[in-house]
Amino acid sequence: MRTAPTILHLDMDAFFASAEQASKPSLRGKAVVVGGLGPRGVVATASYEARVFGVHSAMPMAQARRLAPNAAYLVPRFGFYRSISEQVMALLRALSPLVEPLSLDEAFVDLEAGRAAWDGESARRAGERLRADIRAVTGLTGSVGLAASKMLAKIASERAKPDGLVLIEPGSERTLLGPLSVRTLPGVGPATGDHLRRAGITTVDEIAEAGEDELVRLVGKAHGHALYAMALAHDERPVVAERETKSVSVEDTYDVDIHDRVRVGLEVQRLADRCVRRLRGAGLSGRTIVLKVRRYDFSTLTRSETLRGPTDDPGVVREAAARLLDSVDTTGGVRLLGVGVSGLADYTQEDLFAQAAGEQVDLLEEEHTEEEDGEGEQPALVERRWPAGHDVHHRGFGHGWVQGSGLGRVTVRFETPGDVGPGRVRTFRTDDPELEPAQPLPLVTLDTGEPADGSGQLVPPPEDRRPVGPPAVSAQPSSEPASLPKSLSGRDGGGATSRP
DNA sequence: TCTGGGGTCCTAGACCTT
DNA sequence: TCTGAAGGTCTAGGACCC
Repeated sequence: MRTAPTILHLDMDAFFASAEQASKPSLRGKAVVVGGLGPRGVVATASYEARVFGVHSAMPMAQARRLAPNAAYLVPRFGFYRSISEQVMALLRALSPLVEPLSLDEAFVDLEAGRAAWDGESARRAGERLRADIRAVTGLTGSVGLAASKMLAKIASERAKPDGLVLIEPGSERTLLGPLSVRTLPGVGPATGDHLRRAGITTVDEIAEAGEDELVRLVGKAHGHALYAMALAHDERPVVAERETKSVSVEDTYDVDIHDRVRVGLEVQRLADRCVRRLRGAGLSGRTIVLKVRRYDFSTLTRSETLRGPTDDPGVVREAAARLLDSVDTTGGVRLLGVGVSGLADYTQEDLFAQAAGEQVDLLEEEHTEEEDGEGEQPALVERRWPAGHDVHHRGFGHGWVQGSGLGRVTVRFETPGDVGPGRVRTFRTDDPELEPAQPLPLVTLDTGEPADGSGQLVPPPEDRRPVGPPAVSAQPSSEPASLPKSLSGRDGGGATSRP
């Protein structure tokens, strides 16, 4: 068992919303909500200013609008967030080869494996330096938790939020965990929390007191053993750098329930094609095809079929999905459809036989022009869409972002991440030939005044950059930035500026 | 006033094989 | 040959996470 607090958990603060605020000076210090803007959308991230009004993740967007009617509502730009995430993950990998990303904005790092830390003091130094580097490279803040296990490091980063660092000293774990709610423990959600509460268990201490047998009786074998161990602060899970994908799936929730059986069938075919595209993109194939249907009353059912061998043939997946759909009653309407593939392998049996299938796949690939998250679309083709928050460029006014659109008009605020104050606002016709979609600008610019590479892929090392995000809440330590991986130190490497 | 999308893991029953 | 136990696989659903 590890005794030094050398497992680090990084959690970026209100990541999507903070990235939007850093990108759009007029939103800094304002309530920002990122999520689906349709009638059935939910909140992905709310800025800390929006949380004051009670807005939080997973809340229906309609409810968020009632609580914070004056907040800025934006659709997520996953491509943009991914490019920032890659910069952050590169900083983590500079600390240790053992980095376990959990999502775009969260990861565990085993500092000991990278010899970046060996005791509390060195871990704290590494954590503070990492936070400073993240701020210098991305202009954003992240919170760091340090402890001797993953569970405690995650709890520590929660307590560090926002923009802080918390280290849990070895030996203090039980005292710290004891009075906390059972919901603090990973794997205890609303259902298990409720179940435990009905049994009179509301704190971590009460879990430990209940004993292992009682927990197994209450929540099942695997869950019971795990919960009991965690309540005693025992968590031996290692940081795992490489995780195999177990399944690939796509799903869509429709703004209005679909009643037409033919339309349901067509949607399932379309989802099957999208799923296969994903599968192929990852170089995978799979044996089990899963159809997911959420009905008008929110009841969800799944149907699956296991094939004799793995496939990545769109025709085979389509047919299986259609067969599965035959066994589902959709009268009353469906609000969500999904198609997934599991039982994955990195080869296909049909590869040996299916030359004919190749033609079908070629057709599919021709059809595929849009990116999954909607970025990179070709708006000129049919009707130009201007999603709220997306970047645009106007020949006369320069770079800006869409504040809103409708009734044939689009309102744009012209500003860039480096601007000090809010930019000016102009309204155009949606088909204005001078207005074009644009790539997001980097959040941090070179001291030369030139924006860094517009691709957002390659950024100079921290010593070459100045943060232009929200003002610092607390002074950063004066330590030198950590050395950076090659992927981050490009751009001639010599820009001769200093960090603040 | 409702409840996204993309995953992982666990449980339990049915069914099949040994 | 019949029967029951044990174990593996498939299927469906629930819970959880970010």
